[in-house]
Amino acid sequence: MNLKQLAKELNLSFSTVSKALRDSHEISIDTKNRVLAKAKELNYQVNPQASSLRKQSSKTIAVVIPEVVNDFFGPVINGIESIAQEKGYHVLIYLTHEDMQKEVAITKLLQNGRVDGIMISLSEQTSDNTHLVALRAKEIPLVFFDRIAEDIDAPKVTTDDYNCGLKATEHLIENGCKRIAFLSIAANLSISNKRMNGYLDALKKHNVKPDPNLIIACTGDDAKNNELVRKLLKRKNRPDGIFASVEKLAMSTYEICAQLNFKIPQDLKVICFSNLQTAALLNPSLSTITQPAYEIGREAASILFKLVEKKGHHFLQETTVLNSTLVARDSSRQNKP
Amino acid sequence: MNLKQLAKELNLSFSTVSKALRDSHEISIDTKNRVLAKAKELNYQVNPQASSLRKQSSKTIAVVIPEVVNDFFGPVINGIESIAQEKGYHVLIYLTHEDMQKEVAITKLLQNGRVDGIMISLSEQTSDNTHLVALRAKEIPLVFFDRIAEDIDAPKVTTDDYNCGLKATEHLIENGCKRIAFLSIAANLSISNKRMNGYLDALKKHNVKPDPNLIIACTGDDAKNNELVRKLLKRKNRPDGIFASVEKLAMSTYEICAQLNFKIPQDLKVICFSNLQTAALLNPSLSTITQPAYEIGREAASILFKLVEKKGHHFLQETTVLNSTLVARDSSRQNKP
DNA sequence: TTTATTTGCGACAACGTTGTCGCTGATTCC
DNA sequence: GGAATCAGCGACAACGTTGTCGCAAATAAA
Repeated sequence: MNLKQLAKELNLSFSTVSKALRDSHEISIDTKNRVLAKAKELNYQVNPQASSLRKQSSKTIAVVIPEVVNDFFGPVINGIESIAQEKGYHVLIYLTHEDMQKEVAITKLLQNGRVDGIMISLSEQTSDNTHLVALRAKEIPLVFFDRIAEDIDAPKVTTDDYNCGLKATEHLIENGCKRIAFLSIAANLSISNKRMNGYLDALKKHNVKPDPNLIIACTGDDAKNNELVRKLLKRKNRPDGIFASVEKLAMSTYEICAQLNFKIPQDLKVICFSNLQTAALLNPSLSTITQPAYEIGREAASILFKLVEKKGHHFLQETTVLNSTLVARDSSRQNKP
Repeated sequence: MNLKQLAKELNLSFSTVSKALRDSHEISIDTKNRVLAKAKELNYQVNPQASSLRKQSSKTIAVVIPEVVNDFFGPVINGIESIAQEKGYHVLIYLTHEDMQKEVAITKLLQNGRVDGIMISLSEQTSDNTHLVALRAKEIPLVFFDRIAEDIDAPKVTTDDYNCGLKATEHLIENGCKRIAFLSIAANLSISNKRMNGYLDALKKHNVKPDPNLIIACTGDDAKNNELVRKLLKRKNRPDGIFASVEKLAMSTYEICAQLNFKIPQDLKVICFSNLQTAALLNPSLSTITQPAYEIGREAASILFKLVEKKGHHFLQETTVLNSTLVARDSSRQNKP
């Protein structure tokens, strides 16, 4: 069922039908009603490829993220989807699996007009920005969120990572920790650095001399991370607090503690950036800094659609910062009942 | 940059260039190499809309699921995406949020050729199949997974729900439970019924008379579910075991137990269908029946692509059954250390 | 040499839309 | 009453591809 067939049924030219369907002022109300009725009867729907080709817009956006099995990116997608559905847009999902090569391949794929806009959160391994520069050069609306590329000229949505890094560290200090380790991830990610800077400044503020040996550079490899944490906890001068910059590192910590028979929080206090829905149900319940994931998705999508709809607008460079919240639970409390 | 411009650069007709790019035998090797070199140099990429329009295939599939923040659907998406990436397909995500009206709207949207195939897992509230019948009638390749529509003539990928319902119930019986409640979800979902049948048959097998009062019909509303569970546990003749047909009902149970100060597993043993990654870290660790989510995604996607690629093939009706695994943890163990 | 056959390329017509333009017949204006 | 305006519709040319067909020139077969 296409325009031509529909027009034949109605004894109208197909351009008239097309205009009637799009409520053009050139068409009389009677004709419009006839057309709409027939279209409904025959269940006519416009062909999206033809329409996209003609209008040079696909009504589709792409979301490029490292992972989908994740209590952060999941709600972000929900937020994005809620806005996209409102606006009648379709959402393509691309997963990098924290692999820069995949990210490069995907950004290349997206340069040909398949989508009207792109939202991206970088992979851990993304150390080089040339693919992002190339993408940006294509003038396709582009928004970064959470794991942003600071030096690319595009809108960004983040959270107050520095501040939360500071708060989390102070929280551990206030709960009696003297030697706090920071489990960092991917030195090239801005969020990791900001969180670490918060950590360092909190130490400074409380006159604790930062110990480089307590800053552990973790990787994308869970097994290796487990080893790093194990070694850390087996040192004679081991830490009494751990601030994990991402959730999975806290999970590693829980696992290793179970193996080594260390009690959290008695032997080791733990806090981490995490949106884990079950944080309160863990054993012990996990203290977290929780990011407003859903809102990040909505905010980033809103900005993207502004760019898409008013093409040529240059309110780029903007960075939107949303606030995360520290939720203290048992894993970091000094006096566990 | 399009074919015409590329052709002009090369002093060739654009049809020659097009054929060269698709490695047609009509074109000499020299010309092909020239064209490919120039295309690379100018970073030419085919316009997907034009190509789709002409070829009547979009290289895109749709995944329609209830939720994305979910340790089951997340890995399913990973599985789907891994196959799609292999095959060079793009993946559109649509969320129903367990709302039948959204499901209807989405299936309507997908009837216009935007996608070459559809994978769908039904919403809890889907009680009427007419939208699925309509979709099926459009001859768009369609595969159901997990939450399937049994009476629609299309391939389905499920797990051994009946058998696992049986095993889970027996597991509770073997661990000393005398009064086992079943928390069901959405009576219209086949998975819920199968799991319940397994439960009922396990009781029969062990000569336990099923008590209709112990079968709780839960809903999509978490607050209401909590109330149902609370009432259940406050009965004088309360159950000593709970078999939750889906994860969130187990979470409700944990919450209510904490509120009522019931100890799991001493006062109440719990097992549930769940793919929760943190199941082992919960307090107490949660016994689960874990579905092979990633494999379900891969299997369903593989079948879909077979349908897409050999259009007209009729190996429909097939139902693929993958096996879930029961992982016994502390929440259901009789003798907790 | 003449007639087939192949090789390599270009012209062209779709695919299904959208939007501009032009053309009627009717209405309004002076 | 004639000129200008306007409402309502149709023809048509894009949008960028793909694949069929035709047509030369080059090669092979007779």
